Amino acid sequence: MAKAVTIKDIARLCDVSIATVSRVLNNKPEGVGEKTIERIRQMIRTMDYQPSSIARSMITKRSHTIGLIIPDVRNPFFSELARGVEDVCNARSFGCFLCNTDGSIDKENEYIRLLRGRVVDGVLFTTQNNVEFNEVFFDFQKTHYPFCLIERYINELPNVPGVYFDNLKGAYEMTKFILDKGHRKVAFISGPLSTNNARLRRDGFLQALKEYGVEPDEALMIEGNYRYSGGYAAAQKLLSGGKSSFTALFAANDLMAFGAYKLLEEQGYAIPRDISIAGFDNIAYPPVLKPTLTTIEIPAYELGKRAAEMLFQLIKGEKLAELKHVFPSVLKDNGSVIAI
Amino acid sequence: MAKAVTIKDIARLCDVSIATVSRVLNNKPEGVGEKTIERIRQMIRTMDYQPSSIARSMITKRSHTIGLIIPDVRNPFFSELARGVEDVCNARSFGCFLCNTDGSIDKENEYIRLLRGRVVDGVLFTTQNNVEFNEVFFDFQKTHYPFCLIERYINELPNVPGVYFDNLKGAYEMTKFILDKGHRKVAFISGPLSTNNARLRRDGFLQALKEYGVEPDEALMIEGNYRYSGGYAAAQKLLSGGKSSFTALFAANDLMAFGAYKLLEEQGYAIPRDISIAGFDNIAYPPVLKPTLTTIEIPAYELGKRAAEMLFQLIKGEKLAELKHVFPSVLKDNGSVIAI
DNA sequence: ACGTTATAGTAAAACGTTTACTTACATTCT
DNA sequence: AGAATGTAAGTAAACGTTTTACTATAACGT
Repeated sequence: MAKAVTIKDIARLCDVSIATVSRVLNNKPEGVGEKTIERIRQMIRTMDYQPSSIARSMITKRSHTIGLIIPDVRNPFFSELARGVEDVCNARSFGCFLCNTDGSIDKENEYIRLLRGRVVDGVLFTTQNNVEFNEVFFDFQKTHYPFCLIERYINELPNVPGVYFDNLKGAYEMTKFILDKGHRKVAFISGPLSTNNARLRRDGFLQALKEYGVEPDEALMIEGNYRYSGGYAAAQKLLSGGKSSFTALFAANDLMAFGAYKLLEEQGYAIPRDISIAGFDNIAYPPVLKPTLTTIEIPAYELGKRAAEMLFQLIKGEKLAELKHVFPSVLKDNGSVIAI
Repeated sequence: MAKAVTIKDIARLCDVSIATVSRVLNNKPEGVGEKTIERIRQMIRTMDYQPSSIARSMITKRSHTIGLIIPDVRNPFFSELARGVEDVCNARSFGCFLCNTDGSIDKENEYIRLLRGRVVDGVLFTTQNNVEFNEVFFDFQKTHYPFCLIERYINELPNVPGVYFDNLKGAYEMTKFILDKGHRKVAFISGPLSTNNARLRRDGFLQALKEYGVEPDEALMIEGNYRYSGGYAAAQKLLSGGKSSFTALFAANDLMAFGAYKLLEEQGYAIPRDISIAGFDNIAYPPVLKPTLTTIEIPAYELGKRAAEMLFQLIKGEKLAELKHVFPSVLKDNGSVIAI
């Protein structure tokens, strides 16, 4: 590494003090002559001088950096979200630390230690379904450290900034969509009901049924695990009585819908002619299914973007117009649900 | 933000100089008494003191941070790779800046400016196919700034550290696999031949044909674009003569294979009974196809991991055992290629 | 000519560490 | 006893900025 050029070099070469250089660097040219400004600007360019943000952070206590804590970038939802966050950072010349926790509180805390030592200006937290409550949030709130949650429900701490997706309404809309097509025997594969969003999706399903005067059938409601294999197994269970007793199936996420899709086809059912199928998430897979899956789109990119924007407001010390933002659902009709 | 506790506070509270505290912090206890060490350690714990890595960087010129420059995390290949990189960073308590360039040289340079000001210890570069040559690499090499390439071919700069995947061998193996099943009429949809890896994959294909004494048929070789739609269109073209003149189809990536798969099924061909299909990349989609795609697996996670490890060697000033590492292919037989 | 004011700049402290150099004291050797 | 050595610490400079308080000069009104 060649020795970098510093503000001192520029000052010396321009025959001014470093304070003067600092002023033009920070665009506070009150008290600096026009020609001096130009001379310094020129020198900065020719020397290709880049101020050390480390030194700058030292004194300003700001690093122009945020942390993004997610379970795993490999999950399409989180990579989409991460991209939203990163785009906002980039637009503001902020750096973004990527932190994968695999949902472990220990890793989360380890990262927070790391980030805190690095004087990161703020932190964004997501989670995969529920995790136990992490008490650092108390600390953060108490010390007014800027942070924002993304689809992370903390019952212990109601008044913290966050960005959410309307799981209940999404499931409600999809169920209505299915019922509107004339279906009355609708099977439902939920997520693990220990998680907040799985409960919300189930509640949306039930709410629509109720509105249409359809009695929920316990035999048609199965708790799944949000995984492909879980959907496959759940569908197997649903068919166990022999002939299918339902005309439509709504899985609380796409992965499970795919699993169910696969099993039903294997068992000789044509989708959607014999059975309609709906999912949730809109994972962006190539359209290999025929028909492709009718599903609820989660605006992951928008969630990330919005959360980052809120975080930047907090960092700037601004008051948030709304503490929590909830994004609406978008139903994607891709043809796997048809009228009965 | 409450005022953070500094090394001075610890020193004052323990009634020693900050130098002594610094020494126990850095585990250089030569010349510090046992009881003093313990006393300081205890105080650090009770005060929950975290040294400022900013201040530390200031003097050590090391930030314990690297940059990862990729086109887009949303691409599964890159998110897989990013996770590999991040895991290595995490194990070494390094932070990792995520930078999405969308393949734009301008964005790439912008990020490099940002990272340089942040005194990042090293940088990792990937690319989506080819991009123009970025002259910062000259600079980096000249100044011995630690960096490592990932599947990025720079003809202008042959002797730079890098990690690659053996595209040629992968395509070669797959072609052999197909030929071994008895196929002699094999269609090939290549990537855009302006890119290095597309050429390598095509060369692998041709090499295997030659070895088996099969004359390449120009009519069965189509240049695609690595996209789903490109595969669909290419398959259309291949069928344009009416009845298919090939018994197997090898697409240079999975996305195009999916596209071709879809069109062929639409046209009434059964896969693999009528036509065998092979892909390349092994994108981790849920197994919605029947059969799932026989393909070549690219160890993206491993690429990232290895590249990060090489970068850390460079950062530590070690000599690399091998300047470039090439990962071998793994053929995944998922049943979409059968014996004729 | 003199005080006032605006302009253009300087000097120096501060941020929180690391580290080369120094010092105080105790122990051991001759 | 005096010198040499070892141990346990302290001192202060340095890293590259920002920022506050201050100074020198010139222009201006009266």
